[in-house]
Formats: sequence, C-alpha cells, structure tokens
Amino acid sequence: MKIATWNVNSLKVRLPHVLDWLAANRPDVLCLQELKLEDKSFPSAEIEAAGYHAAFSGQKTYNGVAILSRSALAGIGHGIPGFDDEQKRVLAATVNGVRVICGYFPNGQAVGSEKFAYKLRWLAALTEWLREELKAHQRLVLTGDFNIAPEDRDAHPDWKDEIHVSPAERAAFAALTGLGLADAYRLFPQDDKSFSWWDYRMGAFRRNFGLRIDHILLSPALRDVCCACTIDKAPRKLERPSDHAPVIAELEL
DNA sequence: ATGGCGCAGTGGCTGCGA
Repeated sequence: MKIATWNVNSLKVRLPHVLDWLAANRPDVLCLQELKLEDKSFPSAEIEAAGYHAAFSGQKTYNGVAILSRSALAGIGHGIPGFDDEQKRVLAATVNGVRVICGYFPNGQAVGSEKFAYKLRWLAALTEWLREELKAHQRLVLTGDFNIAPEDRDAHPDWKDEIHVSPAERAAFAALTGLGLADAYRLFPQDDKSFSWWDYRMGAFRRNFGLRIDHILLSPALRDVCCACTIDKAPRKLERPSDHAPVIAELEL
C-alpha cells in the first residue's frame, strides 16, 4: 500500500497537478490539505475519472481536507470528536483495514499569539483522541501538514522564526510519537536538508531554504511493514506549484 | 527597505499562509 500526503494550497488551482501526480504515481491513498474550497465545489467527477474515491471536508477560502483512495472509504469521520471547531482540518477514513487520519494542523502564526494558543489546544485534543483511536485501530496512519519541524535538522539553519520549531510545538509532536506513532521518514537514511515546504518568496526552493513539516506517522503494526518513505520534489518545480511537496510512504500490506 | 509570493474574496485592496 502506497500512502501519500500533499498540501496543495488550493485544489481548484492545483487540480491539474494532482491529476497528473495521481496518474504518474498511482498511490493507494492520497491525503490532501488546504483545499480552499467548499464541498459543493469539490472536483468529484475529475477525481472519480482518475480512478479514485474521495471523502472531503471543505470550507470557503481556508483549510479543507480530503482523502482520495483507489479502494472504498469506510467509517468516515469529520473533525476531532469533542473538540468544537469551525475550521475544517481533520478527516478520518478506513481503507482496507487501515485507519487513515488526514490533518491540516494550525499554522500558529507567531509564538505567544492567539493562533498559537489555538494550535496548542488543537494539538492537545488531537493527541487525546489519537490515544483512543490507537486502541481501536492497530493499523493507523496520522498524516498531513503538521506545521511542525520536529528537530533542528528539519529546518533550514537560517530559519529565524520561532513558529514551527518552538519547544512547545516540538513537545506536542513528541507527545504524538510518545503514543507509539513513528515518523515514517526517519525510519530510513535520508539526505541532509530534506524538506517538504519552501516559501514562494526569496528563491527559497532554489536555495533549499525550507522546512520538513509534512509528515506520515505510523502505528507500531504499520511501522513494522513500512519499506520506504520519500519526498517528491518534482511537483514543486512545475509552473504555479504548491509550496508543499508530496510525502509518500510504502507499506508492505 | 520587515518586503519579497501566491491564493481567495468581491477587490483595485486586505488577510493569511509558513
């Protein structure tokens, strides 16, 4: 099973890239973030024509998540149970016995801001929910745009902002891995300065001034069968790219 | 020089992302 995540920064604008990428890579599951469109505008026909089922949770202008799958999606769940939130950031579904949770984690804007407090509240709620989900689902994937670079090696050395690399955010990430979830990318040797996001400005991609903030976390049963995890930088080189690159994990299932 | 780029909304600009 090949499972991927990609923050597309507007599905409307990026649909051609997504369709091309699905055709070229044929993942079993693709989790999308930052759809920036309402459910009524979701491109269901195009996704279906590409051979994929879809579950989605969108809103106007901001946020929005989707799970695309070659097999049928079951047990679709919206949001974090018990956490009231108008922002569409979480979608869960079961595919061939694997519980897939797609998340667009809050940005946080600046350490100490109102949005930062919301980010930490959101992360705490997610973690408590995942604790229960892991009891119910032996095979579980938590994936998406985490907006956290878990270690120093996951951020360009010149990254000056505290957001995405602050101790509080990294502690929240560690709380998730503390539940037994493994960062699939770090199960394998990787190049130095491996990132999944690059600012549109300042020639950041050309200079590889980036962050690794898009992740695939695996429950113990899936970690044991994970045979590869890579970042595909090719779509970031296209005309009008998303600022994020897809991350792909391969599971021997 | 605190911007730069890109997207959405109902705009000639602002808010936001990371």
